[in-house]
Amino acid sequence: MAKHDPDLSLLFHALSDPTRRAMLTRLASGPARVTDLAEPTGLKLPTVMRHLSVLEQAGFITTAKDGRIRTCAIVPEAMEPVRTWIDEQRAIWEARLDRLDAFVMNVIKETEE
Amino acid sequence: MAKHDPDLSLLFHALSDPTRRAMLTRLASGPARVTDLAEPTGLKLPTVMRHLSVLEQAGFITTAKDGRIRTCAIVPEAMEPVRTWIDEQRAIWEARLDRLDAFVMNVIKETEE
DNA sequence: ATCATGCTTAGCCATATTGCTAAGTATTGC
DNA sequence: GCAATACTTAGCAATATGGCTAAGCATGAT
Repeated sequence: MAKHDPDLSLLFHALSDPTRRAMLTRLASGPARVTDLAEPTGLKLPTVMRHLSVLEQAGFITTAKDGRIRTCAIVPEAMEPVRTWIDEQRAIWEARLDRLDAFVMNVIKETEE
Repeated sequence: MAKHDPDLSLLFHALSDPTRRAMLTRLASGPARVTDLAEPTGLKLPTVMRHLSVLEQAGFITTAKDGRIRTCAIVPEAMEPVRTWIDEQRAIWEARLDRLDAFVMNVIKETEE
Protein backbone atom coordinates (compact mmCIF):
# COMPACT_ATOMS: atom_id res chain seq x y z
CA MET A 1 0.00 0.00 0.00
CA ALA A 2 1.05 3.60 -0.50
CA LYS A 3 3.37 4.88 2.16
CA HIS A 4 1.56 8.00 3.34
CA ASP A 5 0.13 7.90 6.84
CA PRO A 6 3.48 7.32 8.49
CA ASP A 7 2.19 8.72 11.77
CA LEU A 8 -0.27 5.97 12.59
CA SER A 9 2.27 3.29 11.84
CA LEU A 10 4.73 4.89 14.24
CA LEU A 11 2.04 5.28 16.89
CA PHE A 12 0.65 1.77 16.67
CA HIS A 13 4.11 0.28 16.51
CA ALA A 14 5.13 2.15 19.65
CA LEU A 15 2.08 0.73 21.42
CA SER A 16 2.71 -2.83 20.24
CA ASP A 17 5.26 -3.59 22.94
CA PRO A 18 4.20 -4.44 26.52
CA THR A 19 7.25 -2.76 28.01
CA ARG A 20 6.44 0.47 26.25
CA ARG A 21 2.78 0.31 27.23
CA ALA A 22 3.81 -0.25 30.83
CA MET A 23 6.08 2.78 30.62
CA LEU A 24 3.24 4.91 29.27
CA THR A 25 0.97 3.71 32.06
CA ARG A 26 3.62 4.60 34.59
CA LEU A 27 4.09 8.03 33.03
CA ALA A 28 0.36 8.59 32.91
CA SER A 29 0.49 9.06 36.66
CA GLY A 30 3.37 11.51 36.52
CA PRO A 31 6.83 12.26 35.08
CA ALA A 32 9.72 9.97 35.93
CA ARG A 33 13.46 9.56 35.51
CA VAL A 34 14.92 7.00 33.10
CA THR A 35 16.24 4.86 35.94
CA ASP A 36 12.86 4.85 37.64
CA LEU A 37 11.22 3.70 34.44
CA ALA A 38 13.84 1.00 34.00
CA GLU A 39 13.54 -0.47 37.46
CA PRO A 40 10.21 -2.33 37.17
CA THR A 41 11.08 -3.70 33.75
CA GLY A 42 14.15 -5.68 34.76
CA LEU A 43 15.79 -4.51 31.54
CA LYS A 44 19.20 -2.91 31.17
CA LEU A 45 19.48 0.80 30.68
CA PRO A 46 20.47 0.82 27.00
CA THR A 47 17.44 -1.31 26.22
CA VAL A 48 15.21 0.99 28.19
CA MET A 49 16.64 4.00 26.41
CA ARG A 50 15.71 2.45 23.13
CA HIS A 51 12.13 1.91 24.19
CA LEU A 52 11.99 5.49 25.38
CA SER A 53 13.26 6.82 22.09
CA VAL A 54 10.65 4.83 20.24
CA LEU A 55 8.01 6.42 22.45
CA GLU A 56 9.55 9.84 21.99
CA GLN A 57 9.77 9.56 18.22
CA ALA A 58 6.15 8.51 18.13
CA GLY A 59 5.40 11.64 20.14
CA PHE A 60 3.94 9.85 23.15
CA ILE A 61 6.50 11.28 25.54
CA THR A 62 8.78 14.28 25.91
CA THR A 63 12.09 14.04 27.66
CA ALA A 64 14.48 16.66 28.93
CA LYS A 65 17.75 16.46 30.75
CA ASP A 66 18.55 18.41 33.87
CA GLY A 67 22.05 17.79 35.07
CA ARG A 68 22.62 14.09 34.76
CA ILE A 69 18.95 13.25 35.11
CA ARG A 70 16.61 12.85 32.15
CA THR A 71 12.98 13.32 33.01
CA CYS A 72 10.24 11.80 30.88
CA ALA A 73 6.66 12.99 30.69
CA ILE A 74 3.64 11.82 28.77
CA VAL A 75 2.10 13.80 25.92
CA PRO A 76 -1.60 12.96 26.15
CA GLU A 77 -2.55 14.61 22.85
CA ALA A 78 -0.38 12.13 20.99
CA MET A 79 -3.05 9.50 21.51
CA GLU A 80 -5.62 11.47 19.53
CA PRO A 81 -4.79 10.25 16.01
CA VAL A 82 -5.06 6.67 17.28
CA ARG A 83 -8.41 7.28 18.87
CA THR A 84 -9.59 9.14 15.78
CA TRP A 85 -8.61 6.32 13.43
CA ILE A 86 -10.44 3.77 15.54
CA ASP A 87 -13.53 5.96 15.65
CA GLU A 88 -13.44 6.40 11.89
CA GLN A 89 -13.30 2.66 11.39
CA ARG A 90 -16.26 2.21 13.62
CA ALA A 91 -18.13 4.92 11.72
CA ILE A 92 -17.62 3.06 8.47
CA TRP A 93 -18.82 -0.29 9.66
CA GLU A 94 -21.72 1.18 11.59
CA ALA A 95 -22.85 2.86 8.40
CA ARG A 96 -23.77 -0.63 7.29
CA LEU A 97 -26.38 -1.54 9.83
CA ASP A 98 -26.68 -5.05 8.56
CA ARG A 99 -25.04 -7.71 10.67
CA LEU A 100 -25.01 -9.90 7.63
CA ASP A 101 -21.27 -10.49 7.44
CA ALA A 102 -21.03 -12.72 10.47
CA PHE A 103 -24.07 -14.64 9.32
CA VAL A 104 -22.62 -15.23 5.88
CA MET A 105 -19.28 -16.28 7.29
CA ASN A 106 -20.99 -18.77 9.56
CA VAL A 107 -22.94 -20.30 6.72
CA ILE A 108 -19.75 -20.69 4.72
CA LYS A 109 -17.93 -22.22 7.66
CA GLU A 110 -20.69 -24.66 8.41
CA THR A 111 -20.74 -25.72 4.79
CA GLU A 112 -17.03 -26.28 5.01
CA GLU A 113 -16.60 -29.63 6.73
CA MET B 1 8.50 -6.42 31.21
CA ALA B 2 6.32 -9.35 32.15
CA LYS B 3 4.78 -11.09 29.17
CA HIS B 4 1.09 -11.13 30.11
CA ASP B 5 -1.17 -8.99 28.00
CA PRO B 6 -0.27 -10.76 24.78
CA ASP B 7 -3.54 -9.66 23.20
CA LEU B 8 -2.84 -5.97 23.06
CA SER B 9 0.58 -6.54 21.56
CA LEU B 10 -0.93 -8.64 18.81
CA LEU B 11 -3.65 -6.09 18.19
CA PHE B 12 -1.42 -3.05 18.11
CA HIS B 13 1.13 -4.84 15.98
CA ALA B 14 -1.53 -5.80 13.48
CA LEU B 15 -2.57 -2.15 13.24
CA SER B 16 0.97 -0.87 12.86
CA ASP B 17 1.14 -1.59 9.13
CA PRO B 18 -0.49 0.73 6.57
CA THR B 19 -1.36 -2.13 4.24
CA ARG B 20 -3.21 -3.93 7.01
CA ARG B 21 -5.03 -0.78 8.08
CA ALA B 22 -6.08 -0.19 4.49
CA MET B 23 -7.39 -3.76 4.34
CA LEU B 24 -9.40 -3.24 7.51
CA THR B 25 -10.83 -0.04 6.13
CA ARG B 26 -11.79 -1.83 2.95
CA LEU B 27 -13.39 -4.65 4.93
CA ALA B 28 -15.21 -2.20 7.14
CA SER B 29 -17.49 -1.49 4.19
CA GLY B 30 -18.13 -5.17 3.51
CA PRO B 31 -16.60 -8.63 3.07
CA ALA B 32 -14.18 -9.23 0.22
CA ARG B 33 -12.19 -11.94 -1.51
CA VAL B 34 -8.43 -12.22 -1.09
CA THR B 35 -7.78 -11.16 -4.67
CA ASP B 36 -9.98 -8.09 -4.27
CA LEU B 37 -8.07 -7.11 -1.17
CA ALA B 38 -4.79 -7.64 -2.95
CA GLU B 39 -5.58 -5.54 -6.00
CA PRO B 40 -5.32 -2.00 -4.54
CA THR B 41 -2.14 -2.86 -2.62
CA GLY B 42 0.02 -3.73 -5.59
CA LEU B 43 1.45 -6.58 -3.54
CA LYS B 44 1.76 -10.20 -4.59
CA LEU B 45 -0.71 -12.73 -3.28
CA PRO B 46 1.58 -14.55 -0.85
CA THR B 47 2.44 -11.23 0.75
CA VAL B 48 -1.21 -10.32 1.00
CA MET B 49 -2.00 -13.68 2.54
CA ARG B 50 0.53 -13.01 5.23
CA HIS B 51 -1.01 -9.67 6.09
CA LEU B 52 -4.39 -11.32 6.22
CA SER B 53 -3.20 -14.02 8.58
CA VAL B 54 -1.73 -11.37 10.87
CA LEU B 55 -5.12 -9.69 10.93
CA GLU B 56 -6.87 -12.99 11.47
CA GLN B 57 -4.60 -14.08 14.31
CA ALA B 58 -5.18 -10.74 15.96
CA GLY B 59 -8.89 -11.43 15.64
CA PHE B 60 -9.66 -8.41 13.48
CA ILE B 61 -11.01 -10.51 10.64
CA THR B 62 -12.58 -13.91 10.00
CA THR B 63 -12.00 -15.79 6.80
CA ALA B 64 -13.73 -18.79 5.28
CA LYS B 65 -13.25 -20.61 2.06
CA ASP B 66 -16.08 -21.50 -0.30
CA GLY B 67 -14.83 -23.45 -3.28
CA ARG B 68 -11.66 -21.78 -4.40
CA ILE B 69 -12.62 -18.41 -3.00
CA ARG B 70 -11.70 -17.21 0.47
CA THR B 71 -13.93 -14.50 1.81
CA CYS B 72 -12.74 -12.14 4.52
CA ALA B 73 -14.92 -10.18 6.89
CA ILE B 74 -14.21 -7.73 9.66
CA VAL B 75 -14.82 -8.55 13.35
CA PRO B 76 -15.75 -5.19 14.84
CA GLU B 77 -15.64 -6.36 18.47
CA ALA B 78 -11.95 -7.09 18.11
CA MET B 79 -11.24 -3.38 18.35
CA GLU B 80 -12.72 -3.15 21.84
CA PRO B 81 -9.61 -4.06 23.87
CA VAL B 82 -7.69 -1.40 21.98
CA ARG B 83 -10.29 1.23 22.64
CA THR B 84 -10.53 0.16 26.27
CA TRP B 85 -6.80 0.41 26.82
CA ILE B 86 -6.68 3.88 25.36
CA ASP B 87 -9.61 4.98 27.51
CA GLU B 88 -7.94 3.57 30.61
CA GLN B 89 -4.79 5.50 29.86
CA ARG B 90 -6.77 8.66 29.50
CA ALA B 91 -8.56 7.96 32.76
CA ILE B 92 -5.26 7.74 34.58
CA TRP B 93 -3.80 10.97 33.31
CA GLU B 94 -7.05 12.81 33.67
CA ALA B 95 -7.14 11.80 37.30
CA ARG B 96 -4.29 14.27 37.69
CA LEU B 97 -5.95 17.47 36.67
CA ASP B 98 -2.75 19.42 36.89
CA ARG B 99 -1.14 20.31 33.59
CA LEU B 100 2.10 20.69 35.46
CA ASP B 101 4.13 18.16 33.50
CA ALA B 102 4.34 20.16 30.32
CA PHE B 103 5.20 23.25 32.33
CA VAL B 104 7.98 21.49 34.18
CA MET B 105 9.35 20.01 30.98
CA ASN B 106 9.42 23.43 29.37
CA VAL B 107 11.30 24.95 32.26
CA ILE B 108 13.87 22.19 32.05
CA LYS B 109 14.22 22.58 28.32
CA GLU B 110 14.60 26.35 28.50
CA THR B 111 17.27 25.95 31.13
CA GLU B 112 19.02 23.53 28.87
CA GLU B 113 20.83 25.65 26.27
C1' DA C 1 40.46 15.38 43.22
C1' DT C 2 37.96 11.37 43.33
C1' DC C 3 34.27 8.45 43.08
C1' DA C 4 29.54 7.09 42.49
C1' DT C 5 25.49 8.06 39.75
C1' DG C 6 22.92 8.36 35.53
C1' DC C 7 22.75 8.27 31.26
C1' DT C 8 24.84 7.46 26.40
C1' DT C 9 27.27 5.26 22.46
C1' DA C 10 28.95 1.50 19.91
C1' DG C 11 28.49 -2.84 18.49
C1' DC C 12 27.02 -7.71 18.65
C1' DC C 13 23.45 -11.50 18.43
C1' DA C 14 19.03 -13.80 17.71
C1' DT C 15 14.69 -13.46 15.94
C1' DA C 16 10.83 -11.30 13.49
C1' DT C 17 8.97 -8.78 9.68
C1' DT C 18 7.99 -7.78 4.91
C1' DG C 19 8.73 -8.35 0.51
C1' DC C 20 9.71 -11.66 -3.37
C1' DT C 21 9.70 -16.03 -6.76
C1' DA C 22 8.70 -20.61 -7.91
C1' DA C 23 6.10 -24.30 -7.67
C1' DG C 24 2.30 -26.50 -5.75
C1' DT C 25 -3.18 -27.71 -4.97
C1' DA C 26 -7.97 -27.33 -5.61
C1' DT C 27 -12.14 -25.45 -8.22
C1' DT C 28 -14.65 -23.85 -11.95
C1' DG C 29 -15.76 -23.22 -16.86
C1' DC C 30 -15.49 -24.94 -21.64
C1' DG D 1 -10.26 -33.69 -19.97
C1' DC D 2 -7.92 -29.23 -19.91
C1' DA D 3 -7.10 -24.68 -18.93
C1' DA D 4 -7.79 -20.75 -16.26
C1' DT D 5 -8.64 -19.05 -11.61
C1' DA D 6 -7.72 -18.52 -6.79
C1' DC D 7 -5.33 -19.42 -3.47
C1' DT D 8 -1.34 -21.93 -0.82
C1' DT D 9 3.26 -23.56 0.54
C1' DA D 10 8.17 -23.35 0.68
C1' DG D 11 11.98 -20.88 0.87
C1' DC D 12 15.02 -16.82 0.16
C1' DA D 13 16.82 -11.90 1.07
C1' DA D 14 16.94 -7.45 3.24
C1' DT D 15 15.87 -4.91 7.06
C1' DA D 16 13.98 -4.03 11.66
C1' DT D 17 13.46 -5.18 16.51
C1' DG D 18 14.69 -6.20 21.12
C1' DG D 19 17.91 -7.85 24.07
C1' DC D 20 22.80 -7.74 25.75
C1' DT D 21 27.88 -6.13 27.20
C1' DA D 22 31.57 -2.97 27.36
C1' DA D 23 33.16 1.28 27.55
C1' DG D 24 32.50 6.39 27.58
C1' DC D 25 31.06 10.92 29.54
C1' DA D 26 29.06 14.23 32.14
C1' DT D 27 27.37 15.71 36.99
C1' DG D 28 26.91 15.59 41.99
C1' DA D 29 28.59 14.36 46.44
C1' DT D 30 32.55 13.96 49.59
